[in-house]
Amino acid sequence: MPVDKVPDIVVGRLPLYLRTLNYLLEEGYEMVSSHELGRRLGISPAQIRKDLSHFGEFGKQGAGYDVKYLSTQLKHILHVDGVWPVALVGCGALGHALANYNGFVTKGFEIVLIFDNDPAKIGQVVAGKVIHDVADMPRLICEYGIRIAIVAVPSSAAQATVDVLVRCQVRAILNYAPINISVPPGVQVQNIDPSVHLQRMTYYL
Amino acid sequence: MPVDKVPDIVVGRLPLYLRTLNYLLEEGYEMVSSHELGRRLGISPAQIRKDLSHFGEFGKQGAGYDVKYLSTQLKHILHVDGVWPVALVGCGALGHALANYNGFVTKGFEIVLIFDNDPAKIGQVVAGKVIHDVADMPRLICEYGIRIAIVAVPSSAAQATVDVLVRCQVRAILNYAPINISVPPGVQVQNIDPSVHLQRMTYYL
DNA sequence: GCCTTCTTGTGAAAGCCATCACATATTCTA
DNA sequence: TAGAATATGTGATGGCTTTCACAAGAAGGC
Repeated sequence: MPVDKVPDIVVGRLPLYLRTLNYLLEEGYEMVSSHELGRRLGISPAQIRKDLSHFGEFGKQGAGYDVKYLSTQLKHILHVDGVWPVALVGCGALGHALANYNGFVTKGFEIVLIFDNDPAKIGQVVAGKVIHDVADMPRLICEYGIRIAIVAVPSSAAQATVDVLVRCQVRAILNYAPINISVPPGVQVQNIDPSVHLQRMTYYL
Repeated sequence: MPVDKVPDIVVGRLPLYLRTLNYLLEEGYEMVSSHELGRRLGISPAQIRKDLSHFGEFGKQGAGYDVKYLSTQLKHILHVDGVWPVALVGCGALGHALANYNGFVTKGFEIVLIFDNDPAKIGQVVAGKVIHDVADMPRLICEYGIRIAIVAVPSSAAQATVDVLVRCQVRAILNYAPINISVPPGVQVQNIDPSVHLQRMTYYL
């Protein structure tokens, strides 16, 4: 039954399934069971089957899932069967690392625009891309039809940056600034703050 | 009632509360209501009150929470009222950015050891710290009494790196490698993979 | 001092999510 | 070919999480 309303928490696990399937593919697996997939992910087999059942019937009884086929299907479901052009805002140390990260393309993303507000950086080339002035964001993001942006600016500039992005029709934002940003309904946000992740673990130490 | 078994999902929100409280402090707030805190975080006031009630009664009826006091209490609960020494393994572009990130100390962490396996990098100084040979990890991590590590090595090296860390008594690992690592019970892991975060959003585009 | 307004902490209810368990189908072995 | 083993998809169950709603306490105005 393909199209009920799928819980966010289920959608959040699909990229993990996809990532593991691609590793299995590299290792030469042709079929994989929910049991094996779950073992690798630390997730119960039942949960994996239930999650996938939201989108259709991908497995074969007695055999499991065709790795290549399920990978393809998940890419389609997640809308990463093509390559999304992505804008990167903020080209400090972290921005540099992200610009040079070569893991994006195979996952369905490519950084095609880089912005910074530092006059000393504007015009420089990073990872084969020119750093543009943030003042040109509205024009360029519109021209390129960008819908996804990565924010790697200081906390103090994050909300203003996001506001501009949202006005430019960006609908998905990966936020590296350690601050809560607010966006209108319909705009997706994911936050990455290493301190938050670390503090979540120290509770148990 | 301070000491029931607190759900993981509640623990995971505490760092977000703490982060926002510290911003409120900078803005000069002395008191804050669960309503205002929730508004900033996109979380319901009831949930914040319920979460905090797992650990005690921190608020005052009619007034709200003393920002400074609640911040202090949350730091204590999360065990970040001191500064944890942290080891960073892998000093590529991402490792460099993390080593130079100045946001850790105020959150309760300090990178005191950096490792890499590249002979060309070993001995170099990054952010005031010498890069050590990964071969010296067991000795140095033991000497420094490290319990927390950040893994920023290639996927192919991640599991082996983690295995060594676990043997060295590291009990919390922030993993930037885009792969699922397995650890024994009692070892905390948090994963950061930008592609996974992005794919989680593209579903909705 | 009194009344209004505000806010917390919490039991109860509602809603969401993970697990269980099994009918069904396929594969493997001999 | 038959029987054992394997594995999916799913209704039912149980547990966990969030929200609701309110008693009780505190602050502010006059």
